[in-house]
Amino acid sequence: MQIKELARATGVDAETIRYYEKQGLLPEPARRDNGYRDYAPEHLERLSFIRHCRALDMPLADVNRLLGFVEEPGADCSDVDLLVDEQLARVRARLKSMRALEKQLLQLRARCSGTHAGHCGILEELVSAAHGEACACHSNL
Amino acid sequence: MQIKELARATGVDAETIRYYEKQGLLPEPARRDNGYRDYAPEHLERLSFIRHCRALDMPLADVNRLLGFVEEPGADCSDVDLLVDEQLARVRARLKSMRALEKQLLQLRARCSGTHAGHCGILEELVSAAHGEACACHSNL
DNA sequence: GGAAACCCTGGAGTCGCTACAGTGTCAACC
DNA sequence: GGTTGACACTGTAGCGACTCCAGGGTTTCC
Repeated sequence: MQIKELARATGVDAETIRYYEKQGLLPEPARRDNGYRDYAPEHLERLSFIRHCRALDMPLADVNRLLGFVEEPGADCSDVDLLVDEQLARVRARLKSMRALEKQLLQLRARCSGTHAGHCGILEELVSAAHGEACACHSNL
Repeated sequence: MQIKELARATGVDAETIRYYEKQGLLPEPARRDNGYRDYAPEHLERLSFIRHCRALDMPLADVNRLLGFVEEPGADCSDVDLLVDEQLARVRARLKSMRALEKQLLQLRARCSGTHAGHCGILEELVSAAHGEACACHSNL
């Protein structure tokens, strides 16, 4: 299987596949006489696993650790739980701040009068923050 | 005002302040005889503005454009609205995918039996994704 | 006079790709 | 045999927004 075929099969860019190899996430495949990479079904499976974890926004370092557990089925997998929990915590923390962010932006946008008659409510709001005055954003952070 | 004082006053790391200067967001301050940066109140104000925008997760390029509008109060500020709207759209798109992510991680974690008796539900779920089987994650993406 | 705490510059590292530049290979068509 | 086009390879640089470090100078306090 050439790199382009693996790329098509998984939806992963060929450059990204080479990148994963360089990072030690994908084992080096066999090479043909012309030096082209020749992938086996195991590579497809492993790459799918990696992409699945990446779809869950896990850092590559964590994916690598998970791959270690996959290789060693007998090992204690309480670390796997921990890893997933940590990822969940990261996602939730980010969610929380994103929700606050959305609220702030909405309030900021509401400051725009729509007329732009000589002043801009949004800019005024942003500048007032620089003066340390109470503003919609800081009151919510 | 030395850089450390400005850092303390704004809660911004001194290295970050120098970085903003290098990026053209903060004007170069005066220098003392010993070469130390000497900040004026305008720097404090401008830096607060930058941080406020950054707290709204705006890219530095957008912050720079906003600073341009602040400098030029008479200018048409419909671009400011647009900029805020774009930021809001970015935040909302990200929120949506983060919510899906949280759901997937919760489902994944629920696969753990807690006993770890010879198998790991989480790993099985992740590996099954590599086989293209139906999984909690892909069914929701 | 010596140590701690600050300042400077320039460059490298982070993360997960992405995009080259420059070169080689292969299959198909004329 | 020549040419085109699509693919492959390596190595390096770029993104954004910092963060950290090395290697030096300065100030302040005891």
